[in-house]
Amino acid sequence: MDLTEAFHSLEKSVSKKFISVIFCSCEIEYEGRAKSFLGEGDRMIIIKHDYTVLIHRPDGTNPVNWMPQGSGISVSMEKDVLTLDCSSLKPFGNMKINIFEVYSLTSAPLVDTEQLKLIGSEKDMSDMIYSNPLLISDDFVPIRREEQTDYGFLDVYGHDGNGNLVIVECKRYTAGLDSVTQLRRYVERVKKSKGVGNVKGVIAAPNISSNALKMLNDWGFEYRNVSPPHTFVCDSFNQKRLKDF
Amino acid sequence: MDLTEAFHSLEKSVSKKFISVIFCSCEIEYEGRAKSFLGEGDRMIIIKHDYTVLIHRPDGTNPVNWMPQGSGISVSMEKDVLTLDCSSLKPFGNMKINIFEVYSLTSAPLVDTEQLKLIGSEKDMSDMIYSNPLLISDDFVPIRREEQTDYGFLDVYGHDGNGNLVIVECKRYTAGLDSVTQLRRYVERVKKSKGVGNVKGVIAAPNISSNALKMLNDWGFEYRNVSPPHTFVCDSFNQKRLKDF
DNA sequence: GGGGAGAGATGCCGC
DNA sequence: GCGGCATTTCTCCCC
Repeated sequence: MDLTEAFHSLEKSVSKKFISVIFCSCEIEYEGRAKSFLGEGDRMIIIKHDYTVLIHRPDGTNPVNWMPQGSGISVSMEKDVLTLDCSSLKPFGNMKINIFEVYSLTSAPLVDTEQLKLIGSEKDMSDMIYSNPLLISDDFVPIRREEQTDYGFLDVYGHDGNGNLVIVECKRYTAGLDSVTQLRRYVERVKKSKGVGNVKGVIAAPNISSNALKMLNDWGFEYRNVSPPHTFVCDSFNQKRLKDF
Repeated sequence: MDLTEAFHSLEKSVSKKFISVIFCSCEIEYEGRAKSFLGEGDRMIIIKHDYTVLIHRPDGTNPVNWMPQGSGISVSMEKDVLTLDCSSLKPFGNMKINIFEVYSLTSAPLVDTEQLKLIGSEKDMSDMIYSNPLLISDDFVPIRREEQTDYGFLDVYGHDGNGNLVIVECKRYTAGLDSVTQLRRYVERVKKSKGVGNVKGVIAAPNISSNALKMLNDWGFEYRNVSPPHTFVCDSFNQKRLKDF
């Protein structure tokens, strides 16, 4: 595709706030939170309605370079190079794309007003535990969810039959060392702010790493095998149960 | 664009491992680590050489739905609906895209062999500190970088003029509560494994949150204002200096 | 706007 | 493969 033609089409589609996709050969410089350079190669450049810019390679999930929404975009042409200059203020950064050859340019005004419905987040998991306290223990009584403190944010907290405070930290995936240190910080914070010594800590997750379990035991905390709702259940407990039928 | 024509073009370009971009109206179901549904609207579907699938809305940085590389993709058509079925094993999941109208379909074999050069990562930061120990203190002597332990991974560690061990945790962005708890875990681990009491902890970052600074002080750790190399420096210290000229 | 934490996070590296 | 952790993470939510 002729570069001058691409230049004019691109100017038009960017000003019209169309979404544009350019298959091209280009090189990319970025400077902002870090600094990067990518030499010449074939890539796909996406310019969205809100001036988000994404540059994708032929492989891989993530863009190799990008600029956040609201970026200032200017298109220019000099000799045999079509240049896209992108800049953003928060976070501060600049990206310059030098395009040497355009294979194709597609643009269109897309309309999408639907909202994504999603089930199985950590929030859904803490809701489930709040409604089914037996998942934690026979005598667990939830009091609050999502409590904010200076030292952190508690997923679920309540008490047991012996009057101990119980803090539950949910993870939708395998709990690691960071999950245990997080729980520990919450337990200490509650001990300090409420002025009580008997505070129990519980990790609720579908899995826990061996090091994290060791650390959990060192700190006298407990682990409960709980999976996020409405996802596939593959833990050994349920597999065992299935075999029983 | 005619749906049947799109169906045949897509089958061909997927089998040829071309990269394909479809502007279309579609709905999307996903089930795997979570479960989601997105009703009919205009989107851009990207199928990459390695069978990565990305679905982008007209706005925003991130795809609304996606499948990782190596996904199994099958294209089918029934009545007036073109369907893309995608499945992956690790992580396990399925995604189904029902396409009702195709506005455009572009595909091409892109070639990209260049490697991204990037400066300013946390690794670059710990390298910088290792080479310039004055950034930590007058008497800091680095011994090792990137040391692996059961309880975590130390960025830089060394000792000071008084024989105290010093552990430095680098952050390329604002250090928060998690950074301080991470540092604390490392310090405790080193105290235990080396059997020594005098271990200092230092956070090196361009910024630290107020709560994190409070917690840092409570634990007797220290903060050093250090920015990752080759990035823009905008901290108040430098702004003050500039005013002095 | 700052701060804290999740995400269907992804990707990298080391054991 | 698991585990620990950074990421130009991004995004959401609350204060």
